[in-house]
Amino acid sequence: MEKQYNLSKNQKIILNLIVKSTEPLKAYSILYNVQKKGIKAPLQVYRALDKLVEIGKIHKIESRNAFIACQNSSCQISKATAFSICESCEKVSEISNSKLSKYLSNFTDEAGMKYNKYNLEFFGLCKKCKTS
Amino acid sequence: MEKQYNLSKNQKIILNLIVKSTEPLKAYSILYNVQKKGIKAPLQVYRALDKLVEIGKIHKIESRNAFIACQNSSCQISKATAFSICESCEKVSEISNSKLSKYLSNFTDEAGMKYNKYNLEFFGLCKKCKTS
DNA sequence: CTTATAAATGTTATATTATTACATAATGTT
DNA sequence: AACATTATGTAATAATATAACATTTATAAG
Ligand SMILES: [Zn+2]
Ligand SMILES: [Zn+2]
Ligand SMILES: [Zn+2]
Ligand SMILES: [Zn+2]
Repeated sequence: MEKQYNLSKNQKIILNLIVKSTEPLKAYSILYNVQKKGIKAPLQVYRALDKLVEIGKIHKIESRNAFIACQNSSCQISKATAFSICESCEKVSEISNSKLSKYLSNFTDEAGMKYNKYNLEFFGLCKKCKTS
Repeated sequence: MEKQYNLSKNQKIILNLIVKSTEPLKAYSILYNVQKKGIKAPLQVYRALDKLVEIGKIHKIESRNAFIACQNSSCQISKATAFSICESCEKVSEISNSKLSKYLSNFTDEAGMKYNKYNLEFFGLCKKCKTS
């Protein structure tokens, strides 16, 4: 586990929940699960999520409106994210592939424009779902 | 303009609106704009959007919950999409780059898994916003 | 240690996005 | 015509996310 010195109380609570989860968590599911810890309102959850996304501790899976812990220790600020999503069981993994990230970070479009950030979501069937 | 033979009334109305738009449209903005044409309920919009996405006429910009017309005539079924999004003015363009799409369509992860679908969103500043 | 500033919290209300459920109508196929 | 498939209409509700405002806690200077 990494240091969390600068995280606030709510941020720690919510990060811990997300880190422990084996699947992406949705905001209101998080809310439900931290109510016993005193977090009562959606906004408290969304604020913590915003901050955690900003510092790269978690990522938002846009196509699912859900959040997972960063599985890539080097991904301090989440400007370059790639995920594998199983369309059957909804398992999500973060892809850490340096060739891919280099390729995308250096990508220049037809107009010569470069980008400072990207998010890539791959969809398919995971091993389990493919063989069953 | 392409053929629309198989599109239903609502689907045509909504596709036409999206095609004419210079920016991605949100579902409730679409609803507001087609109420004069007799479409009254969110569900009518969402159903048309679902179908149009399914057949590749439009794409959903996941990070914006908005929809744009496919700008790539060869993109019949939208399994491989890439977009450029300006973080300042929110201008969105579809990227049609055969090298990029080949690279991503052939991508195999560490575990040897291949994917049948992907969505990529690049973020940055468009030309206009960079120089102003 | 006090003052200033920024960051985080608590709380209520509300806005925005999307789906469930059920009845009906239009379209395509045999 | 009979059947299956797709689309529509309508009402209600679920799920996701933000606005506004008052207060508290943490950090950084002076
Ligand atoms: Zn990461
Ligand atoms: Zn699976
Ligand atoms: Zn397209
Ligand atoms: Zn711009």
